[in-house]
Amino acid sequence: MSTDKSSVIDPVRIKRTDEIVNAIKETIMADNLTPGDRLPQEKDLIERYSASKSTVREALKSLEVQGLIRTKTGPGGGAFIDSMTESRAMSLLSNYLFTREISIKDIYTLRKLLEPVVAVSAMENIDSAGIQKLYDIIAIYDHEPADEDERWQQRMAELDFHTVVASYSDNVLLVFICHFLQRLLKDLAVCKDIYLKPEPVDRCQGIEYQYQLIEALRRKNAQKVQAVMEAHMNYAEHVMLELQATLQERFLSEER
Amino acid sequence: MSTDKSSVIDPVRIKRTDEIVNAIKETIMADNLTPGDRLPQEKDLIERYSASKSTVREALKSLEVQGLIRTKTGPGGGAFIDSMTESRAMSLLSNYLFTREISIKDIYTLRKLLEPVVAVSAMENIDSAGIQKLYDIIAIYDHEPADEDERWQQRMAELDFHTVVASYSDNVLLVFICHFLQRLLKDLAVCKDIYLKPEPVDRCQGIEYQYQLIEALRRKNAQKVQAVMEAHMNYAEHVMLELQATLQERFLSEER
DNA sequence: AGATATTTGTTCGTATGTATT
DNA sequence: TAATACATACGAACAAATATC
Repeated sequence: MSTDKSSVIDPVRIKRTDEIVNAIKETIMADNLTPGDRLPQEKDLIERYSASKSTVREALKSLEVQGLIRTKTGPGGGAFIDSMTESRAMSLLSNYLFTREISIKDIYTLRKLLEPVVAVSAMENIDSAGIQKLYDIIAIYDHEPADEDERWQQRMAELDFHTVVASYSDNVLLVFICHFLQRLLKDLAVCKDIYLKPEPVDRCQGIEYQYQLIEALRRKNAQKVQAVMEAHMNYAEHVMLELQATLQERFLSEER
Repeated sequence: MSTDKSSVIDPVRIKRTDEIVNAIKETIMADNLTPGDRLPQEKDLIERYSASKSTVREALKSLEVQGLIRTKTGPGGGAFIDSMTESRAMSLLSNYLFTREISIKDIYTLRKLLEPVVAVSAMENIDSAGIQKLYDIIAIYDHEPADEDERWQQRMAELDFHTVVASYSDNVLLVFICHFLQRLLKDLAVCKDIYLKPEPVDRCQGIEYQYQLIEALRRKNAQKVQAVMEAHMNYAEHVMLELQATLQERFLSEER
């Protein structure tokens, strides 16, 4: 039993960098560090973990990418505990979904369930400033677009409408998921094709739903909020799938 | 108009490392690299971006943490395109929620909506092997636990039951979210306290729901699957909130 | 406003570890 | 076993950013 250098199991060789990452994470937990608190500076970390500058820096880079710290140069600088932005979290999650196939149907399966609920939840917190924001957004797309670029801006603003609504909910999880679904619709290649086509759709219908929704939000009528959003989502899904089918058909006929 | 060195706006100073990260990301997109494909090796990247070894390595570390590449040493080694595991994606997302407050109520608001739907979606794909897996999991907690450790294992297995069910759905997004919610319930400190207390709850009730669910899955009875899961989730939420309240009460009385 | 001190960011050369042949 | 090809780790020197005086 003298071979205690490498364990009998020894499944994975842990790299020095990752050791340091884990060690730092543990001290963050142990010392209960919160955003704004400072980590020891590079040279101290080098000493504490008796590692080289590069290794420590790679470890810090790892923590930075994970959204746990950010660094500042200059006197009083160093690594500070950070709390990840929603935007960064969504980017990282996008990397996971990047290699996987996501359909419009999948997204709307979720939106149909969640948007009505998040809207009701938002109703309890939204104020007149929030209501005004919604009107301002609608103003972006309450008229025919002059060109392709404005058409695009209008499609994005239509999604922003829901982003603002959701942001008033205090269910962090629910808000994050709704925002992420909205972002997916902005980013997905399939959707981009759809948005750019001059749609044969009655654009006013969507706006009508949104006016109704605002009214229901103002009156704190939960049933109405829920019902309007459900109808709105069903309609939006229908439009998207319809347009997608049209595009596919056109694509196939060009193939021949 | 000769000052084209720094833009008029020049909002953020982009670090060399991040430049390289972005450049590599772009080549991944442009060359349409897929998991398994190799990136140029370190020394080539050093040459291409005329950066130092450390800087390139920090860039690669960033990409690794983002789940986009993994590296291998030895001949034929280097950086390979990777596709992030679900587990890694959930870890990264946990970092986002780490600093935010998540309640059991928030989680169950989502589970009540999503678990019934994911179960119906899974119903279409689950096979007899899957059904067997579910029975095997129930066997872990269909009896009184002998000790604290077994009690804990049983609580985890109860969540695994739903993880397996969800895994048969082909809606990647929906699956991910359900799995994430299940993982949150495993990790949340509040929940850990709850699971460890010898529960005054009728444990058999949950198992009964699960047997009913399996039966409905086998018979491809969508309405039943949906209904049973809804009832199950409502019951689970009720139990959790009840136990949480009990714990809080006990905590408060100890304060005095 | 400018000089200075402090701290991270980048470079380079070298040495070590690891997997393939 | 040895040679090879690659990542991993080290450390000293220098550059850039920034707070303070």
